[in-house]
Amino acid sequence: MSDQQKSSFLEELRWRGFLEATTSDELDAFLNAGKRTMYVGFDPSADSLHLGSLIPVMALAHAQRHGHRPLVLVGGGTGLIGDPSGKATERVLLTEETTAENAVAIREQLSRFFDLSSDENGLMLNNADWLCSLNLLEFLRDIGKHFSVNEMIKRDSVRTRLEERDHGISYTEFSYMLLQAYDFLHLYRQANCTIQMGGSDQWGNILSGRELIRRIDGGESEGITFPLLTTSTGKKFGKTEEGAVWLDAKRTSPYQMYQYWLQTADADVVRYLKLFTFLGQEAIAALEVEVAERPNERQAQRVLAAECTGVVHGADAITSVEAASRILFGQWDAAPSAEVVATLAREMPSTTLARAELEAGIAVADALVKTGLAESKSAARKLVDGGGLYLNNVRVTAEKKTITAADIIWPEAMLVRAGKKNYHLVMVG
RNA sequence: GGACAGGUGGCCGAGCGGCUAAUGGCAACAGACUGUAAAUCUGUCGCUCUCCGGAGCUACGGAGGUUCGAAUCCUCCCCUGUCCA
Repeated sequence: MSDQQKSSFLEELRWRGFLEATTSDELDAFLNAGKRTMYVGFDPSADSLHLGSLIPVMALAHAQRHGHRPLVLVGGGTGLIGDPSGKATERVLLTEETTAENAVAIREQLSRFFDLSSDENGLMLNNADWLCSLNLLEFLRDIGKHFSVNEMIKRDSVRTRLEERDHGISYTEFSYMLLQAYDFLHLYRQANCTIQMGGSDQWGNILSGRELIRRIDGGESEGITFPLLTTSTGKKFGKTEEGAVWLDAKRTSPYQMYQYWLQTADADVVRYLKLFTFLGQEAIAALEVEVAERPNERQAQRVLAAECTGVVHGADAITSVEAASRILFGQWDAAPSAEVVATLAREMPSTTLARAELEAGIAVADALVKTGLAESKSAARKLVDGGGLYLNNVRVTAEKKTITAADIIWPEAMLVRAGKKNYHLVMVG
């Protein structure tokens, strides 16, 4: 901790691996010269952020810890348009009400990472507030004048859509970059915001805004981009096969999030510790040694999982989530207490079946479909065929097995497992 | 508005009258090995039923048509891209 306080904000971002590109060599001096306001745009297309947004969130958190002011820009206006960057196809347009509601939820989540309670420390704005009332003709005269279509169509984000894809790009999405540039100008004027940060796909948009500020107001501004994070196996970080890992407990339970982190590959875990925890350099270096010398202990993964789950869901969540993980992956407990089962029920996916139904007996294939562990009965059969189904931790070998009340060996519950780690609790209701 | 090229399973991409539920690759799922890791190897990979040998149904942008038989041929429509005006 001590060394990070001394180092500059930029220096900290550097060693943690946040930096993909920066606009100028004087950026460090610019940052050290005083309290700066810096913004990141967030897409309000859902009422929750997911792990894919975690890098910019952490970057803003670090900024605040270094005395700068984070500005969260909710793209309530631009969300109505859709950013073509990194999108292969035209996006579905959102409504204004939805984005406003989502913004409220997102604010709540972000305030677990940094202080948004006073505008002095950190603030959140919604670009719907100025974009929605824009006058088209004025905008074209005042802002559009400064953009060259010749340059715009050279942008990677536009060009891929123009050339490679068989989708094309609508005029609406083509306009997106003007709006984002205008946002930066607006924030520069309204909030004295001089730095924009974002994913590496935002580089062009950031430069456009910077250029606009220079041309119209003669102002100085800077930009920072973050690397696009992929796992060592080339997958997008923060995604499981079921979809994104959300910060909202209703979408992704704390247990599921904890498991996601815990299953981080050795090759990724140190990188993630730097990016996603506030642990200092020495602490991370020590864990790095652990990974190298005792990889099977997965100490680094445990710390990563606890830290990250803790920030999002609170310290209390760690305790129950670790307890749940021990029950499922540690020593098998044939007769856990009702409290333990209750803990599990809160954390992991579960399905409730009527007692009468169980007493009558349910074919495993039907049960698997009901729990969502299998998409169809044939998929369920194949799962059992391949030896991938476990009932109460015992492999089910009979494809025709019927689940009955006799299988309820836990208090009012039984444990179904597909594969190694895909657990599902069946409750008796 | 015109000319041309396309639209195939989660994705890419073959097929161009029957032998095609549709080659191949990727992704995915399960098993083995392990450390709830990676890599590797094996199996599966439309749906439903099965005495596990198979059987039935639904599918190649949409709607019709030709044919004993169509993803494959014809007509119209929809969508995408390229070029021209």
